[in-house]
Amino acid sequence: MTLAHTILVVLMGEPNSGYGIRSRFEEDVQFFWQASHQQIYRELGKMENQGWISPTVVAQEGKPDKKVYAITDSGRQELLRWCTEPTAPTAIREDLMVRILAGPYMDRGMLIEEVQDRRDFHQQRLEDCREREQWFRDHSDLPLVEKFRYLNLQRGILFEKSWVDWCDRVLELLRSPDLSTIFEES
Amino acid sequence: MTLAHTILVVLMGEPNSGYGIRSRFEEDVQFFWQASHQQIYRELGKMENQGWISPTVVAQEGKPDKKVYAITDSGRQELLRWCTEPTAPTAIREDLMVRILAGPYMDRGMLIEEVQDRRDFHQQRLEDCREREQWFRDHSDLPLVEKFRYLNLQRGILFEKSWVDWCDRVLELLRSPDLSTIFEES
DNA sequence: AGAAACATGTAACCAGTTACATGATTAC
DNA sequence: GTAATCATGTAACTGGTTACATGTTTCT
Repeated sequence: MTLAHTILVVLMGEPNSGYGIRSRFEEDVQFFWQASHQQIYRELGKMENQGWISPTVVAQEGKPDKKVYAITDSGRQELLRWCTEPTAPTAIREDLMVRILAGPYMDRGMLIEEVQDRRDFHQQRLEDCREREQWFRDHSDLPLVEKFRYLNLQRGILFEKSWVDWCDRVLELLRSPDLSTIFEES
Repeated sequence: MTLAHTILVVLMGEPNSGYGIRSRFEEDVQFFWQASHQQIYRELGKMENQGWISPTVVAQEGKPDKKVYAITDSGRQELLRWCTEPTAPTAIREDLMVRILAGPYMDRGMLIEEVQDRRDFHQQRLEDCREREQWFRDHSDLPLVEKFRYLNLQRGILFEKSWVDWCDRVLELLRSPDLSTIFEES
């Protein structure tokens, strides 16, 4: 039930609407958790039933009404409880790796193109991360909350970097006849 | 439907039973795809209905009968078709990262312990990977199928390494007062 | 005597995805 | 006018997890 707890963490900062929470997910949560608005609204309903959050309908000018949720004491308690539980590493399920396993039976050129596309994708994300990193570095003496966000960004950077590195290595191999350079040192 | 296609790739090598496929998943597929036996048996049923695989019941001495599945022409065609589709990066959903975001509101010592445990876990996996890497290096001139497996192992190594690196960095920060060393160079 | 490996399945549940559905305001 | 942003929801489907269920052989 980590989606619920991710939402609780967001609401620890300040009360927010489903739409607002969604936006926060797109900002800094994006690297390690994502959820569609449908999922968030459904989860918010469940969490309200549990008593972890309580809604207030806020009328707005020029905008539709919004339902702003605030974390309750019960919600805070639940988050605390969840934080004492050990986390388990998430199982990886990666299509591209299955594609690699299928490599011996497939067209080499097609595979190279696929890996190249992925390399570009992760390179782009890496650059985006680095830009955000610069923002953090420009604002020293940030509040604690921001420092922890920075740690997440660091995870994102290392993650994207490891993808780019792997793609580069694989591309070199795939382009060599019979993958002959496979055991050369990196 | 990548589970089905992962199974198809396994069956490209040789016909296999549900149990055998499960074992293959535990060996080299484990780094990027995993499935319980329940899931595999269910999927095999669906795939048989689709005509991608065909079963033969094999009686064995001292062991229960097994249902050995072989890939059909239709299955081979489907795998080929799937391989022309572009892959999309898998969304990351990582509990530990949510825990980090909750960091500002939680006990520091608890968080350090959690990260330390994860560091140990990934370090262990990294060492396992490196052992298997050595096996590949000791057997040069491997068949193509093995060379592609090696590429997957490389992904696993870079993946685990990036986890260990990140944990190390985070631990150093968490142990410094107010995360003061946060912007020091890595 | 008990655990591990071999072997296959059903049923219920939970979480994530996709499609459908509506409607105002603001910026280009 | 058209897209983007703000704002909230329902319904059906798919895929993954957990629990239940059975039975043999081999190794310690």
